[in-house]
Amino acid sequence: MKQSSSAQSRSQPEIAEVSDAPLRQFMGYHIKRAFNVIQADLNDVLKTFELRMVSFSVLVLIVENPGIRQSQLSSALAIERPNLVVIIDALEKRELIVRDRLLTDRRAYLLQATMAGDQLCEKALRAINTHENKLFEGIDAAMRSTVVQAMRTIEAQS
Amino acid sequence: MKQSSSAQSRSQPEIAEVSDAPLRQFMGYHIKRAFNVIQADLNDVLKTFELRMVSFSVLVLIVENPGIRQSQLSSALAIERPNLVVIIDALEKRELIVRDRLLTDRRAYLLQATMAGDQLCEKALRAINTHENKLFEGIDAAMRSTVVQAMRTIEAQS
DNA sequence: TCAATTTAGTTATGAACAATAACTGTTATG
DNA sequence: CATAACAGTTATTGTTCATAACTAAATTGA
Repeated sequence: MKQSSSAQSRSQPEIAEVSDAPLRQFMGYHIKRAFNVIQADLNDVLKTFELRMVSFSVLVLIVENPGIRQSQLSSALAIERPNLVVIIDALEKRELIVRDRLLTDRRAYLLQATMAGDQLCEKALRAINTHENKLFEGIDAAMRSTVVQAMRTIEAQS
Repeated sequence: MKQSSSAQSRSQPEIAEVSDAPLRQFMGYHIKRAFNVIQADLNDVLKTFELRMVSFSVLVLIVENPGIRQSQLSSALAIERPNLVVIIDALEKRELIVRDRLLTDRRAYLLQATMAGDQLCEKALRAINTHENKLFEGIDAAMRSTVVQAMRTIEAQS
């Protein structure tokens, strides 16, 4: 009783295998662990293009949505505006994108990819596709679509 | 052709709805967005217990694995040892866990939860369970088990 | 036996990332 | 026209994550 703060001082059994069973009951835990693996793989691929997850996402959205505003980008990707500025700056400095003044609202910029940005985006998309296919090769099409459906359901809960 | 860096300077069409279609092809993107929602919900629940995701995970593993070492914890949860120290310090200061010297190896500590730690862990586990059930109520049991199976497959790829 | 190496935990520190307040310039409102 | 709202920026802070270097203890092996 008294020695509860140093229980098992006689036997002191060591843990051979660490159990995370109580966390495994949570789908969120499984998702987090899987996402860690995905993210590591993704960052590895993107390093080739000198991009990180966020800057890649930003580039893709600019390529896909020519003329998008920074404020639209920040809300679409849930990046705070101030933090987006430095990302945009870096992409602009690398001449992957340009800021064009919007003539009808001189506060805003329209973002567009340059030809180089377009090409880099294309290459990165293909490379990621290849890596995702490898990473997910043990998961058949039916499962993948179930996973996507579940993720969309969760995402819609916010 | 020539004006590609300031294309559409006449019309400047605005983007009404931002499309993230090219990212939606990646399962990783769906998983990330879903996980953001899960994490926000989780942190909200854990705030009640003055815990964050990592400190909660650490507490659970100590409760489940009495006598676990810090090095085992850090590798189980992929937390760098130096960063784990401050987490352990905080839990110890709150008297949720104790550090006991391992008699046969005086370098190591055996970590154990106190009664208060045990109880807090129990409460937190129940609260999270409740919230997860709510968050995932649109996902039936079959889908959930498919998701978990897919996540484990991905996790195993590392 | 004992010097060299390894291990567990710690300290200090810096880099990367995220969040907030406050500013400039511009547009919208009443 | 004065006031408020908005887009983007700057400055700054806090949080999170990673690395190097340290202390103390245990292990290795000549």
